[in-house]
Amino acid sequence: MSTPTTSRRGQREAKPRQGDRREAAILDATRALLADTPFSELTIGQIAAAAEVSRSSLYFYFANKAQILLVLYTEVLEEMTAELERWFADPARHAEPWSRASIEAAVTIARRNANIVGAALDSRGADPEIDRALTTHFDRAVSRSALLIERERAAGLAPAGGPTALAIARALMHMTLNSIHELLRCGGSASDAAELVETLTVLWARGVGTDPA
Amino acid sequence: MSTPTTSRRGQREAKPRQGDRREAAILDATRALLADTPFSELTIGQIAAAAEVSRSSLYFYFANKAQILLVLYTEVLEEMTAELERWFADPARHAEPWSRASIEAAVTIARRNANIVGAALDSRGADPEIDRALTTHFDRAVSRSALLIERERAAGLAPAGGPTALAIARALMHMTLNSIHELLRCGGSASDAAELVETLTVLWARGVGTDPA
DNA sequence: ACCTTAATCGACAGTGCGTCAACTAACAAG
DNA sequence: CTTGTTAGTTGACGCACTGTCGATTAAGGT
Repeated sequence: MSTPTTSRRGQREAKPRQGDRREAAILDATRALLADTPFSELTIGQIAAAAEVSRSSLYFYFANKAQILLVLYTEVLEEMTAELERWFADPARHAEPWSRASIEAAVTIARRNANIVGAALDSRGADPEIDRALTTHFDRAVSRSALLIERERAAGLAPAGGPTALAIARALMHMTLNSIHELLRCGGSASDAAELVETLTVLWARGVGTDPA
Repeated sequence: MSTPTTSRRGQREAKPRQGDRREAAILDATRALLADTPFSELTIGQIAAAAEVSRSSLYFYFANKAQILLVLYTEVLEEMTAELERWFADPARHAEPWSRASIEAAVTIARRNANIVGAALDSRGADPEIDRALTTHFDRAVSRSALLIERERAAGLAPAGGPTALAIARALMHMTLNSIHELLRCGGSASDAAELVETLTVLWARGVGTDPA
């Protein structure tokens, strides 16, 4: 059966034990390897070797390769979410142009963790767990945006007809996520990133209807 | 080494030989299996069994699993491209709303081949060949759209400032492709599809600037 | 009848995965 | 300090799947 049983990692919870060192070493080793090998071509054996543990030991900490990436990716996702929440919580920063600040934050964080984010996005189709993590955060971002759109509509700043705020937010978020994904895959330079932020900002504003240029 | 050598399929070209039957059988078997098993969980052995050939024989026709999907997916992509080219070649159909007809065609064809398209999109990260095929067609669609956008701008129907027509087309195409991808993954109903078409149509028009609502 | 090329298959070796049972290290309680 | 418990470690094992090779048979033309 290819169903991986849960690793014993679940049990290890409370105290900061010796094994935490190892866990961190495995994570670090993976990060390092990811710098010059695509995640899909990485084997458990390689990671274990790089972290200087036996392959079996690695299974003590992680049930499989995907779980490692999941932890790595979750960190990034949380950083991103924190940034967006901060932005969302501060009305003063909601000024025009519509959402440049948050888009810029997402692009910056994604670029800083390009290998991990790229790997996660690539594994999305192959690994349900990664996909669930991504979907969860994606959906949260969508609802947040939908809320803002509705606020704009209520204030008469955006037209209320047509598709629902949620549908618009969802589609525009797809645009955002996958434009970033492409940027990462092409090793996007800083200027490419800047151009993308500009484009996305304009398209969000137009899509929401705030910018009837 | 895991580098698959090219299958002997390359050699077989001109005449309609006996083996074409088998090739078709393999393709059909894959299509059938795809109806209730995700492609990633499908093995060469299963496909061979379903097509009633030995595993080794299958390798006579296809170098690996990905090549099978590639053929299947290429058919769909070509159907889609043909439809878009037809639309693009006929100026009479370029009427408002901006691109509903072409979006609708894409959604319809994707839905009709949901299993294949879904599988291909999911494999994108894992398989460079699939990715190249997709990217090629994606890029073509982007240039086509950019051309139309420039036409609108030249006619004064769309604002010329801001991001380039290409950048806009690219971002909106990401939105379109991945919204469709999500629709397929959730087994999107006909009404979901209709709502999506509506949303995308509006967002293309707003994004291009044709609809300054 | 013959020869070339298409097609088929069984057997093989390789790779990576996840599991297991046995072993050692840490460390608390008596 | 010895004894028991839990954390951590490992090599060896079996499994599933992959891709290749060489031998063998079927087609189809001349």
